[in-house]
Amino acid sequence: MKSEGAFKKSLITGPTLKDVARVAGVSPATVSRCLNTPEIVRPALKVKVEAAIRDLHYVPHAAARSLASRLSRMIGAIFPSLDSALFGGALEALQSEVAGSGYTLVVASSNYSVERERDHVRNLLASGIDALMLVGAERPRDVYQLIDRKNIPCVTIWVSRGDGHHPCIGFDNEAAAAAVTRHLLDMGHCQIGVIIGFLQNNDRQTDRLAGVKAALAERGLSLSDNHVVERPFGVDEGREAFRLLMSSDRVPTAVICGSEPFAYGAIFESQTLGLNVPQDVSVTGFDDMWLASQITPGLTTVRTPRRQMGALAGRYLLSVLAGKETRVPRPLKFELILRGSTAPPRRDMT
Amino acid sequence: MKSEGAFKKSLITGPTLKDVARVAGVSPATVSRCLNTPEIVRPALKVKVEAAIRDLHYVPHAAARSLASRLSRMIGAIFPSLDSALFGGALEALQSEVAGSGYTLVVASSNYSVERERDHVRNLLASGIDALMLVGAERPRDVYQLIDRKNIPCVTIWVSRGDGHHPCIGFDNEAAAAAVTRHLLDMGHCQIGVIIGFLQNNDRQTDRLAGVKAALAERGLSLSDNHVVERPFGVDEGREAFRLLMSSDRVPTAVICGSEPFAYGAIFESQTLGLNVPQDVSVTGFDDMWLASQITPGLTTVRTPRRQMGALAGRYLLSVLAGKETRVPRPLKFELILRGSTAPPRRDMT
DNA sequence: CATGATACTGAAAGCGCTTTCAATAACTGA
DNA sequence: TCAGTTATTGAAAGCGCTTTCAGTATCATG
Repeated sequence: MKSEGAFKKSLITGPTLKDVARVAGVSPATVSRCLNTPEIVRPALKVKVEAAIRDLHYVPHAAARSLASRLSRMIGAIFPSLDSALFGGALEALQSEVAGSGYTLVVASSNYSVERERDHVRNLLASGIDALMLVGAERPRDVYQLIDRKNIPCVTIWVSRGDGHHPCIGFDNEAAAAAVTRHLLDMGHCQIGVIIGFLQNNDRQTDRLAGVKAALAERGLSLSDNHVVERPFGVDEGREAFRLLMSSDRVPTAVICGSEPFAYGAIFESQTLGLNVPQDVSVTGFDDMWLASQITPGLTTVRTPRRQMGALAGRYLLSVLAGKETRVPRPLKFELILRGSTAPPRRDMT
Repeated sequence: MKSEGAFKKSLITGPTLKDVARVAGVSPATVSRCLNTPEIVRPALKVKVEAAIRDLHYVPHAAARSLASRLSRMIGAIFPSLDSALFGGALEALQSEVAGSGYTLVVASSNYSVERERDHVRNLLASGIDALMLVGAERPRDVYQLIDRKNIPCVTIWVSRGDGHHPCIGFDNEAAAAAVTRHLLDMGHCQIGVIIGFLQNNDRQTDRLAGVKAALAERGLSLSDNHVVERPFGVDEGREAFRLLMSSDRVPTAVICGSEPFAYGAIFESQTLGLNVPQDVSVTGFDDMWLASQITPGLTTVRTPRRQMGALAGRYLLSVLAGKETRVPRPLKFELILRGSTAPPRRDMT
């Protein structure tokens, strides 16, 4: 910490790379190399530079680096929502993965709105992100065009069929829903109700509904329109949808929920209605969030690899950014978790 | 699905401000002014420039802007956790507030670890954030020094007493806990157990415990050590802590939880133990998350202004960044929500 | 109509870093 | 020992934008 005049500008901005170079007695280029490719700097110099960096509390100026190197070292991620716990694990995992590697994670939430998502994509691209993560693969073509024009790696999660152009890291929503449905069919249910989120622009929900229909079709069954209730995500919406289903002309003996809050709502509402789960009606969830195992009865549901998707998406993007040949992992496994909320239908109802 | 390291240096950089200037027939300076201070550009020119921007699909280069203007237009936020729903609402609100104003939100999660928080602060500062939001005010002095050295606005949320140097936007945790405690005392409880999160480096939990003790002290009561169980946050931890409390020598007639998952755990565990809430034991939560009103019995708890804290923190920081004289709002209101999980103690236990 | 004030505009100098490119230093084998 | 390599280093040219500064056009006055 010598000559004061040297930092007259630095008093506000902090020391620059040039200052470090002067203190260490080397050229700015060498300092830069110590930061970026330390292996090509002679150890003797490296030590001096590192000492100078420490002494000066030097912190590289990210914007300047970014401008000079054409790399922002930022990765963007847009989630449909941040205030349910649904995507929290994935976000947390993604963030750990990314933070460990000198990249910075920029997060946005689209509130399940295509328009807001598009805005965020635009903003993130403008702020120079080097890579992008999105949830789900189905979205207007122009959003993908924005991304492609920038030519940055982009990965979609939560689905296993991508849009054909961008890699995806997720599980097979259709197969998972089909597995749940088969479980119910195997128990003898044949009147099945479905509570599902809005299908438009949501391939996860769309695929899940398709999975239910496919499994039913395998047994020659089908889903009547009034047994499918489409609602915004939420527990109260689940309650209301459940009430609706239980008052339809052919009362279902089992209710499949495309999202777990619906299932919680259904189970809570069954108590209000004086119905017994699973004796009077079976209920299934989707995701196996923490409440599923705590609630009474325990919720039969599908455990989805939420953290894993976040972690792998991060690892994938970092790997591509590092210039490594990278392949997307095959679809991730889900797991059918059987608990007390499902049972064979009562005799008199079959 | 191309990878092959093509992204390493794909210089399809898009049009620059210079290009826009050429197309519009003006100088680069004018284009820049159209972007930053449009009010000082003659309308005739502005129209030409805007047309050129549209035609070329011009997107300003954030890093270059940032380098030249010394403003990154990024705001950092570090939450203790992202995978519970606790901070989700605040994050969501903060993010909306920030996104609407041309700023970008950079999010990190510290996992309730001081060290991880320090690392993130360092990283965020290095990436040039213009402002910072933190949860809680209590942290090692050196972390604040890092921030102050950069001289950027920094706000803490979730608490009402700051560290004295940085503004805080939150509610009075101590008063809230005291309110809960008084509610129980008023009902006649005098053996009270507490399940609380780790106190070290967590002023929210510390204040809440202090609030309980203060309210007890008002009535000349005190909390015996074995009636305070300190655990990591979580439902299962709540179950275990509850079991412990209910097997202590003087069984509490009411259990105050410093975090809502503890309370859920307590209520679930009471069912396992064959205890009746609230007849055998009252339970209170803290936060009023969605499950509090759905569970049976409904959870008596404190409703905390979570989204509001996020929104106000965002608004505050933006306002300071805009150079406006800004005052921090006074402590926010919490609300005691009475539901079925609390009742007077049974006669034979008083 | 001259005059100073006012409103815009463009030229040019960086912002702090990376990255050629040429130069030097340090080796190698003959 | 010397040419031929190879490993390091420093000088200098930007990266794309903002911003000062000086200049020109416009305008309201006397």
